[in-house]
Order: sequence, then C-alpha cells, then structure tokens
Amino acid sequence: MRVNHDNQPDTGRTVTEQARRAQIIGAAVEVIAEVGYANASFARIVERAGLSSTRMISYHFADKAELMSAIIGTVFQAKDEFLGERIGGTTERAALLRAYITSEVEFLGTHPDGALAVAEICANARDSTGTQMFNEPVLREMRVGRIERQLRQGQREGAFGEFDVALMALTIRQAVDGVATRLAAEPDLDLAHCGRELATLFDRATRPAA
Amino acid sequence: MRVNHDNQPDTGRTVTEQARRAQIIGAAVEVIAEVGYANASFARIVERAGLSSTRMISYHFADKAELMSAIIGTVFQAKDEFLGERIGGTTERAALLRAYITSEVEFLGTHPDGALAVAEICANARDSTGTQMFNEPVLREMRVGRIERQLRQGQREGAFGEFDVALMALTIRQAVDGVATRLAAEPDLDLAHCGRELATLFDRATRPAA
Amino acid sequence: MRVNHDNQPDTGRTVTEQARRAQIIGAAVEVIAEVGYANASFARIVERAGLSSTRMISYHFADKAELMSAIIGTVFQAKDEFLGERIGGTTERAALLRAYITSEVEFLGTHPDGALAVAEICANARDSTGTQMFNEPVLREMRVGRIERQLRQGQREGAFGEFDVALMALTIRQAVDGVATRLAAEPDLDLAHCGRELATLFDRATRPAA
Amino acid sequence: MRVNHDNQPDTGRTVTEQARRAQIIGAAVEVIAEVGYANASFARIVERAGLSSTRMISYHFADKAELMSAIIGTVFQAKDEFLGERIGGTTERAALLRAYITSEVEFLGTHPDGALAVAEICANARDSTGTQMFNEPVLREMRVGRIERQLRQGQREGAFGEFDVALMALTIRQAVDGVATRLAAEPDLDLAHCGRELATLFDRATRPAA
DNA sequence: TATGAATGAGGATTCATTCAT
DNA sequence: TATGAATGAATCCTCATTCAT
Repeated sequence: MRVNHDNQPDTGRTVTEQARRAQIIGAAVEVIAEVGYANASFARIVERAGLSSTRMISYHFADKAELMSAIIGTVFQAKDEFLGERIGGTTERAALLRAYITSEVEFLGTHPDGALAVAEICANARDSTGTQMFNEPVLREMRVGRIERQLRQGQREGAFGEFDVALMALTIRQAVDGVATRLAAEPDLDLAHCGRELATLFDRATRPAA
Repeated sequence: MRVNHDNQPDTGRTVTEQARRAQIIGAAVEVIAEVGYANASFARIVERAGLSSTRMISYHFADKAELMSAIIGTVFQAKDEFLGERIGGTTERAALLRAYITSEVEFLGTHPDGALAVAEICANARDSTGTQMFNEPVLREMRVGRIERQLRQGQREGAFGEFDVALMALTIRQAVDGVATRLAAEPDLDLAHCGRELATLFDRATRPAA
Repeated sequence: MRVNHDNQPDTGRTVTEQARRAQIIGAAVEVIAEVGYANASFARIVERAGLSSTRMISYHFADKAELMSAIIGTVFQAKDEFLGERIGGTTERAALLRAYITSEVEFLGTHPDGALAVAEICANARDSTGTQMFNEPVLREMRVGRIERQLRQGQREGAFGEFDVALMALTIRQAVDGVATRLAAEPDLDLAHCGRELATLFDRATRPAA
Repeated sequence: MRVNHDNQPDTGRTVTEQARRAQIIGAAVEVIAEVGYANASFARIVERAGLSSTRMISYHFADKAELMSAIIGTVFQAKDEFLGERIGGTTERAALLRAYITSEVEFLGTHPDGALAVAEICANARDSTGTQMFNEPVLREMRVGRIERQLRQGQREGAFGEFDVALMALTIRQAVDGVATRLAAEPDLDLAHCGRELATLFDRATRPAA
C-alpha cells in the first residue's frame, strides 16, 4: 500500500505513479464537466479511465478531497503557463486587465473541461457533512487572489478608478465561470467575441472617472 | 397516497396541504443553503422540518425534481413581489437597471437562504444520470430572461451603449449569485454597499459611449 | 367507514357501492393484464380508474386479497355465462370437451384482460410473507374443477380412454392460460384457429384406444 | 467496486467470484421457488445465502435482471446436460419426443427449485415499469425453441401428423411448467408417472392420422 | 359515502472506503 | 504497484394500510 499520499508536486513519485494519477485526473475532469460534481462518482471516473475498480483511485489518492485538490492543481498549472505566455511582458495596468480577461476566456477554449471542472469543484466541493473541502481563504485565493492583487496595484497606480476591489474581482471571476458553463451547453460559442466583450465591460467598469 | 402532484400554483390544494408543502419547502431551502445541493438529502430536510420520515416529502411532492421546482417557484414569487415594490414606477432605463441590481442584492438580505438555494439548484440540479432537470432554455429564462429584456429595450431606446446583451445579462446574474455565495460565508457583508457597487459597475459598463 | 367487507355477492350493497367496486375491479384487471401482478400496485390501479387516492380501494375492499377474490369472482361469472350459452345443450362427452376448449379460447377474445388477470392472480397471488392467498384446494377447484369433473364422467361413460384425469385437466388449463399470455404479446393471434387446434389436440389425447 | 459485470460464462472471473455468484444464485433459486418471484427480495436472498448485506448481491451482479439471467443460464446449462445424457443417441422422432418430455419431467425431480424458479422468472420478470426484462423472441426461444425445432423436423419427415407447431410446443412447455408448480404444492407427486402420462398424451396428439 | 393526511417498513441501488494479499 | 473482495451507511422512492373526520 502506498503511504504518504499528499498534495505536493510530484516529488518522490515514480513515473508510473505520476502517469496513473494523470490518467485518473484526466478522466475525473471529463466526468465532472459532463455530469456535474455531484454525479461524478468514483465508479463513473474509473469507467471513463478504463480502469478495473474504484480501488485504483483510493490507492493513488488518499480520499476524494485529495483527488479534487490534484485536479485543481493540474488545471491551475496549465492555466498559469497559458496566462504567462500571453500576459508575460504586459506592464500597463489597463492593458494587463484586458489581457488577463481575454486570456482566461481563451483558456476555456483550450481546456473547456478543466475550467468547468474547477468551477464545479470550487462551487460544490464539500464532504458528506456539508462542510467545505477547502476553507474559505484558500478557496478565495484560488479564485480571485491574482485578480485582486492586479486590481489593487492598478488602483494604487491610478490606472483604475474607485471601486470595491474584492467585489470587482469576484464579479470578473463569476463572469468567466459563467462563460465556462455556457460553453458547455453551447459548444459553438464564439469565445474570442466573449473575451473582447468581457474585457471591454470591465475596462469601462474600472476606468478612472473622466 | 396523493395523486396529481403537479407544479401548478396551489389551485386545488387544501390549506393543510399548502401548509405542509410550505413547511417542507422552507426546510429544504435552509438545508440546501447550508450544506449545498448535493448533500441536501430528504433525510436532512425532514429532520430540519421536524417531520417524522422522508415519506412525508414523497407524499407531498412527486419526486425530488418537483420539490426543487416548487422551491424555485416560491422564491421567484417572493422576489417578483419584492422587486415589483422597489422598481414599480421607474421608467428611465439607466435608473431601472440600477434599481434592479440594488434590489436583487437587497433581496439577498431578506431571503439569503432562498437566493442561495435557487442558485445552487440552477447550478446543480441534474438527475442521477447527469442530465439537467430543467432544460437549457427554461433555465436561461429563469436566470436572465428579465434582465435580457430590460437591456435589449434600453439599447433600442439609446439609453445603453453597444454590448452583447446575453453576455451582459449573464454577467449581472453571475455577479448577484456570487454575492449570495459570499454572503453565506460572510454574514456581516454590507449588502447595501455591494448593491451600490454592482449598480455602479454595470452602469458604467452599459452607458452609451460619450 | 364501511364494515362487513366480504366476498359475498352484492347482497346488501348499494348501487353506488356496487358501481365503485366494478370500476375498481375493471381498472385492476386492466392494470394486472398490462404490467403483471407484481407491478399492479394500488397506486397504478387508482390512476387507471381515475380515482383520487388509494384510500378508495381500501375503503371498498378489506385488503388486497379481497380485491383479487372479487376480480376472480367477476371474471368467473362472466366466463360461466359465456360457457353456458355455448355448451348448454351439449351432452355427448367428446363434443362437450371440444366445445369447452374452443369456448374457453373464444372467451379470451372477448375478455383478454380478464382471463390474463385471473391467470396472473392464480399464479402469483401471495401475501408479503410468500404464503399463497388462496389455499391449494380452492385454487385447484377454480382452475381445473370443472374440467376434471367432465373428464372423469366421460371416462366413466367410456367416452374417453385411460389417462390421469388430474394431469390432463391441468394440461388443458395450462394450455389455455398459455394462449392467454401469448395473446397479450401477439394481439392479432387467430383465436378461432387456436381453439380448433387445442380441441383437436385434446380430442386425440383423450380418445379411447381403437 | 467491480466493473464489467456481464452475463458471459465465467471467463475472466476468479474462483472466488464464481463461487460467490454460485452461492447467490443457489440461494435466489431456493427463495424464488419458495416465496415466488415478486417476494424474492435481495434481503431474503442474502439471508438465505447467509451473507451479511444485500450489498453482496449488488457487488456481484449489476442488477436484478443480471441475477435473473444468471439463474436462467445456470439452470438451462444443467438441464441441457441432463437432457443430453438421456436423449443423446435417440434418432427416431416419436421416441425422441417421448424421451424429451419424460426427461423434462424427470429433471423436475432433480432440480425442483431450479425449474420452478425459471418458470417464475419467465412468467414474471419485468422491471418496475411493467416492461418485460427479456423481450418476446428471446423468451420464446428459451421456452419453446428446442421443442419447436424437433416438432417441425418430425413433421417434415412424416413422423408426426398435422398440427400447429408453435401451439403444440407452447402446450408442451406449459404442461411441464404446470407439473413443476404442482410439485411444489405436492412434493410426493409421482414424477415418473407424470412423465409417462404426458409423453403418452403428446404422443397421441402428434401421431400421424391412421 | 367518501376523503384528506399520514405512516412504518421495505424496495433496489450507489456511495467512498478498507482489509488482506 | 496493484487488485480482489467486501462493507455499512445512505440514497430516493413505493408499498398497502390506518386514523380521524
């Protein structure tokens, strides 16, 4: 039996182990995106992954919470790379916000299941007693930490007007998640258009008073 | 055994029946708001309602879907009344939008559980096979129908600038739902402030180009 | 509340009472024929009858067993009349047997649901502990009493050859019930043909040795 | 959790798995024979099998339908072997029919529960909506396929007279099933006698016209 | 003659998880 | 590194029946 299930990066894991985890994570992402968090049972996930028994999941992940954490970690890493490539050099605050929003939406096109799965997990992940799997501060940092810092810095520099940063950040996050959900129901959705529209929306909303 | 469970208004229901349904709906709303849709089992609901067995729910509602529909109906009716009183006479488009948004947020203060429960249901309500309980058009009409119509009319009248109406409406809805969720984690949240902030945010975002 | 539920003929019952019982019996017959004895719940029966609650059944019949008895009584009465008209004057033993079999099969055409329902009830009617609702001698008399007497009398008179009367009677009963079942799956079945074939079959089987 | 429940022969199953399935099948057969199909709940079956919870059945069989299929498969395999040994070399058509019928009845003596259980399942197996578990053609092949082929071939060769093959086959099947039922109520029934009687009955019924 | 309201027991099935090898 | 075997608790829902009016 494996000991030391943990949520660290793949330190100390063999290649096989990493591959199995990736396989399970991939299947779980697809299943969650398809049937929703509540119906994403271990049974459905192993079926999708082509594995023989749910025992495989329990073997590679300590419990459901760890699997969910691993999914979030995987998707966030992919998103960080994706955003890094697109936002990298941008320094001007307003341009940065535009770039951030369009990139987030663009990311939905390359990882539609991943983005949706993470949104589902964040919105629903609780254990059977109803208590959140991730505590509020962690959840908040994951969802809006980066945006909040950007907005706050922009305000400090005078690039943005006055507004409640936390609320603006939450609204941006919710807007992107909303597009992710809509994309699932409407696969032909024009994401580039959505990105531009949202960017313009929040550009207007954050612009300093004339 | 009761027959003819249906989702119609209380036509043809006795007072007792209506009272029991209201009691169950109330308990269900609280439970969903507290532990989330996925953990809102019949067992938890009857416990909260102080009833003897889950049989009581099955007796008064055909199935879980009908209970959820009834919850949505109840909350929407309350919200419609609430909004009606606050928006009633307003005719000017921009003021109407402001009033709509602040009223929606204000409603979260009077019915925090109801608003949260409806958001949870809309986001999660699927049967055990993973297929949505309410089909996409119905769901959409419930969530953003009213806002879309307001925005479209305002654009026609020149009160608003150019933007993708569907996307703007979705963003507004998601923003309000986001506040509902945050309110659950942070009961002291200043809703009046949130309402004003959101109203200003979307006022700026929809204003015609100077 | 009604007292004196009993399985007697309609003595002492008002016209309304009789009508309600007939309505319920009719619905029950249809439901049993359609979904089988095991799935013929009170709920399905009242739904078919267009009544408001299963309470109606419990009110007019002491319990499920009495309802089943009433169904059997009703169908048997109809069948007795039907057979009486067709067999009435026949005295010659072999002709009587032919007439009996063809009439039984012909009856399936006029009361397909009734015949099937009775067969289902006889085969399946047990309470929840698994013990038969009707005891063996009663059941046997209902199913093969008449045929056995005819066969025995015919043997005594030398009109038939030697065979085990009980077994022959059972085989005839089972044959007719088999046709009833097949008719349900194959509504266009040529019953007149089936009747002639079965009559010939058992004519040959019972004929005295040459 | 086990995946890949299927109704195939024991290919790919471990010995333990096969043993457990056999244990459950055996218990189910006894229970069905004793209390009838409708009352043969998972609870009763595990109790009879001496297992701890109904979960054991759900673990080894996908659902009730698969358990029923497995029972039918098991009993049919036993019967095929049994009939094979007794009928094997027989080529003459009339003798073959006699041998078939007597062997079928003799089989009731060695597997009274199995034969009765299969008859119960065939007659009653429907899901909760009332629709048959096995479709008509499959059911028919199981019950009368073999007899029909024998009769048809015999007619072609002139060993039998004229009659409706399907109806004769059905009557034979129903006759044997009738004996199985009667045996349950009357355990001392002389099966050898019954077999001879039925064989004679159908010999007379199928014999070519003099 | 009817019905509204309620009930306790039981139905099959699914859940994530654990033991032992 | 993997897996076969098992499990207790929980899921929603349906059953025929009873109480009180």
